Amino acid sequence: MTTYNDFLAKKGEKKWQEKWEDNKIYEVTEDKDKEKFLGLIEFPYPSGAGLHVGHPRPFTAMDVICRKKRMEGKNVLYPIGFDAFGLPTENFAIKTGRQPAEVTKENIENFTRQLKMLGYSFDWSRAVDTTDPKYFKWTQWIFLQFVKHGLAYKKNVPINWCLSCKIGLANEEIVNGACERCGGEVEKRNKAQWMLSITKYADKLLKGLDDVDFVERAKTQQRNWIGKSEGAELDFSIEGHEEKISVYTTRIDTVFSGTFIILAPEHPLVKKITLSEQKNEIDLYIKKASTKSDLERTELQKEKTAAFTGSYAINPATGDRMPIWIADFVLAHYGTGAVFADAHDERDFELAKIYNIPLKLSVRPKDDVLWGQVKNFEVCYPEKGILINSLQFDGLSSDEAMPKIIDWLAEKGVAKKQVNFRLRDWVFSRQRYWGEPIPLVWCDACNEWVAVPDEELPLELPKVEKYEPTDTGESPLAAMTDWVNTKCPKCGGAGKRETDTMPNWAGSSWYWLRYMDPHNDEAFASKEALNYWGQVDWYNGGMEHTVLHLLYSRFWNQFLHKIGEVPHSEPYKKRTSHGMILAEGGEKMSKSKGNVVNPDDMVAEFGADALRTYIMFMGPFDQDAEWNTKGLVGVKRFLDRIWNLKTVVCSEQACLFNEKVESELHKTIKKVTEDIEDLGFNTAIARMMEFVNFVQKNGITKDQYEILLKLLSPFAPHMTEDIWASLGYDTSITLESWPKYDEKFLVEDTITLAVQVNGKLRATIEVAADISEDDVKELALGHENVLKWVEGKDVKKVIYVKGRLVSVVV
RNA sequence: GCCGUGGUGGUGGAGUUGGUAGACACGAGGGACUUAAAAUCCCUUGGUAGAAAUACCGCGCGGGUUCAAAUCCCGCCCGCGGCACCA
Repeated sequence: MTTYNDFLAKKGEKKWQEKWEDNKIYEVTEDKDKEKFLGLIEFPYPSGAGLHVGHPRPFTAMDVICRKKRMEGKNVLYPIGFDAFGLPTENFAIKTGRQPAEVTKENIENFTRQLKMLGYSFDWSRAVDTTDPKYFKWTQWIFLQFVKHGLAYKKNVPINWCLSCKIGLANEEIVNGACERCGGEVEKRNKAQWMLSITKYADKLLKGLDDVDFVERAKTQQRNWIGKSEGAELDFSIEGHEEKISVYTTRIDTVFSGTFIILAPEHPLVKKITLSEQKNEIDLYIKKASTKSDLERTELQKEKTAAFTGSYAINPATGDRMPIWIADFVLAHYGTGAVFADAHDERDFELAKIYNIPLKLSVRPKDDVLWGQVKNFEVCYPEKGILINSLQFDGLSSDEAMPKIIDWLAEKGVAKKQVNFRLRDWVFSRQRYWGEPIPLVWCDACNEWVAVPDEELPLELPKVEKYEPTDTGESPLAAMTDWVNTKCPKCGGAGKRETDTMPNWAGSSWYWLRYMDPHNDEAFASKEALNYWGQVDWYNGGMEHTVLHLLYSRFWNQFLHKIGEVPHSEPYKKRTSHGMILAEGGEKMSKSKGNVVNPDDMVAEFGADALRTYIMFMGPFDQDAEWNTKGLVGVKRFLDRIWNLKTVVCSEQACLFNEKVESELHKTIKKVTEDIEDLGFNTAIARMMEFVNFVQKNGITKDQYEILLKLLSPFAPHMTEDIWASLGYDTSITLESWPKYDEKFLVEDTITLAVQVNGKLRATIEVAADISEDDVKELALGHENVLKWVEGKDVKKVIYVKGRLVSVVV
């Protein structure tokens, strides 16, 4: 008799993987007779380090779901691919002088080997690679659609610049405000960059959330990120200048207390209105601000700093002169980059105290004690309240007053209602090599950016000698003059290619569409394929992607829908997310910490099935889980026991049918079926363990064993397949149908009830399931343990919660 | 700081339309088998007291609502994810 260990030692898992591949059982076509199911995971970035034990968590979970859906008769597409452009590969190339494309190819091969080792039911014939010109041809094509529809534009945007390395840095490459490689100083520099107008889709992206089944926190995060707010835009005239300062506010009820103005250091009017005697101070302040991140600038705890421009504005509500200051906590890209400042904002309040700027009040709290402190400027009162010092608006609540004040100021021609979004347009340029080239040519004669014609796509990356960005801030492509200098596709005159590349978000913003028809040369996918596969039925991914990637890809899909290229506005019907797998000790796994657990080692020691099942058993799927190899041992024992049951059911003295076992089995079918849908993999497995424990004492028949195997097969596909074959079947267990439970085995004859006296558990009683309320109460009150607590006291109330407990109050 | 999320035995966790806290697993202790070890199987295992029955305590901390709170409300503390050029 072969043991489970023999099976593993003889590479039994690999044998089945090869058989599945030969028989193409996971490859799918657009079968119109079957209901489709498209399960999506976030495709991995193929790093040089290979797969680590965190990757298999979402992959296995979706594999379990897809295997179950397949057994339920759906036409399941479970696709895989690689999101392979990106900084780490480029930095590796810079360090070693190797070509990023070559490194990427190796990494993808390694990832592919590892993923196949884990036995996922991917349709490998549809695998995509974002760095493949056949793929990014369409990334470029979609970008050109944005250009053609006026949703791409160039704008000066600050980039991080390392003064000593003389290259632009990603935010991640800045550690504590200094360059990660050399530790040198970093400053902000302006550079013209391609932008995508995602803000034009802000409302659509917000509304679309109402129609999809995303975990609630993902919706909340997206809504907060888009950050729609309704307020007013208000103009302030400047003494001695024609220009006006436009300010956005959601608290127009505080306009009567506005005593000063604060501009972002980058505000375009700063230079113009700064008086010469203030110039040095202002210039110094701007320089300092340019080295700080938004995070540092807006941190509430840090002491506020500011500088005075020397100019004054006029408050249109009160006529007061308002000194104009600059402060770095005001961000240029939010609202209008300017605020009116008053005593009802904590940051303004604090700043006014530091610089002795006069303050006024226009809102009072209802609480008199608090008002006493507010009145004396001891504390800031930023909440809404009742208006004071506000002319005809005195006595109104903030909410009543706001629309009235806007109307009043609008009549004066200085204010209007304004909807604002926190969402900003998307900086789409990178001064890097390893990304999709932006297929645009600048033509002096035409005086515009001209799109590379569709028939010339893909515009491939030229091979370069050096992958470092140039010290002018241009991408390495700028040094390739042969490549840069080209003909204008429109007029045929001299043109220069755009040398920036796309961010690595680009390839992942539409990849699920390519899975539907990955080899199409005529379109990113055929209409037939797009219509058949439609929306992604279930998309699972990391929490770290619930804002950016999810929003960007929804944006691309909505845009493609609007221009008639895809059938649905929303790409994903359902979105769930998983927690990270942390190293032992609760730290993040990383190469630098040397705490990475490699799945290769785990599969070699325990087998893919045990690894898969353990990863699903570790803990709640949507929460972080700490790796513990010892836990794998327990799961391996569980699989061993199931393997060994084979000898029991196949022996001469096979067990007789036992109604109790059958009842436990049907409870297990119900639990596993429901838990998989709710991502409760850990409890599904725990239930199967309970069942196996039960069976060890009470026996199991061959039919019952086969059902158990089917329930386990999504988690441990190799082992169950092998047992299935040895039971005499010559077709895959994958093609069997998912077990159904029968309600009649779920009903219990007797139930156990808890009896509480004054909220404390004092006894349990065994009663018939259909017992009447009166009988229950009588039984409960008659129980000796209950009598002990009730004797000599008044029974005030007896509560019976059906099927649960009896609560006696004395 | 802002947005989101979590905190339950020695450990991972189960249990949340309020209703028997600790399922399942790891670890630990004891036993069987073995010349021995490994593997396997059986028993015990939240804390304190007790031979036991049982009692008291116990879900980050402090309050509150309720016959009843891990679950609901208020106020804190701590961890994790995101914050727009990591993917």
